[in-house]
Amino acid sequence: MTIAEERCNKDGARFTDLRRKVFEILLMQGRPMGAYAILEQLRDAGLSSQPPVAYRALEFLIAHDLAHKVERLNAFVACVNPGQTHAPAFMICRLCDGVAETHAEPARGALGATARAAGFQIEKTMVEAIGVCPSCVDVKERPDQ
Amino acid sequence: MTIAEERCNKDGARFTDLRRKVFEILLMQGRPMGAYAILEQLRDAGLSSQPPVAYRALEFLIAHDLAHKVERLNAFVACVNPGQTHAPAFMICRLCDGVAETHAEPARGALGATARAAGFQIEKTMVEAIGVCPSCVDVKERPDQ
DNA sequence: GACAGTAGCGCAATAATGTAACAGAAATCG
DNA sequence: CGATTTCTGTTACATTATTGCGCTACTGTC
Repeated sequence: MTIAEERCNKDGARFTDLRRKVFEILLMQGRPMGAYAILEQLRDAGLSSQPPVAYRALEFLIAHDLAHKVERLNAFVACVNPGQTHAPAFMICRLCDGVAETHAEPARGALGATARAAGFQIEKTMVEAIGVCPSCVDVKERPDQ
Repeated sequence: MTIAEERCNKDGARFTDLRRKVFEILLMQGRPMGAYAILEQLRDAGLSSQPPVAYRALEFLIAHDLAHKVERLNAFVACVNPGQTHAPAFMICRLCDGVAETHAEPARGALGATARAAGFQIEKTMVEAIGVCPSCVDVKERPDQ
């Protein structure tokens, strides 16, 4: 994995220790993490743990398509295939808050047509599906929203 | 508009003064509003203005498809055609934060297929497109995220 | 109408998430 | 090396959201 980031690094971006560390934390977790959970890990690693530290690193990772923000959870995940600019979509389990990343381009279909008709210039789309993941199908319900 | 809510009311839901007021505020504004902006309006109207008041009313409105949450903005909008259960999609202007609601069903296409293949049961989808609205096309840029 | 049960509201406190602003360190480039 | 930019550390604060509890008001049954 670290290999892929180095490669992405080559577009003039500085993949510093701090940013690498945050990326590693996200990879290690394999699940969405809140910014403050990341800060805890940074503290444990002896690094600075003030909020801006995490948010800046995350901003960088997101800008370089190494990570994504899951808006629904206010949380962050490592991207499954880093470096490639893409339109990610997420399937979010409302029972375990697990997330699976896939790909979707709603702007290509009806939404794109609507946007063009309205004169709206789409730059980026966010798709998040809420539901129940395979591991949770036979688990007790949770009230949800 | 108030007519439509009364009708939706008939599914056993109690459309109380408070909930009506919050809905009116959203309609009046015609734009996404933060919960605390709503609370200000409530205070001006002489009603209680503690956070839970707004969040509970919003939860109700959302549950009955009278309003939606725009996750990207952590804000709330009145639904354009209340009462009908649907899969809303939003086009969010990153310059003026204005929002246009439309309709999208990503679960019908590739995303649905992926979900089925993965055994993920989609219950609800969120689609939010970020871009520039017609009124802002010739306005100075803003750094965005 | 009396009663029990439930849903809604008021309120206090606090949790969780996210930013602004500024100073110092470190890389980059002439 | 010096100038410039980028990155980091830190303080302080802003914004968004929730928990818990007790009271009120409506609903339905007898």
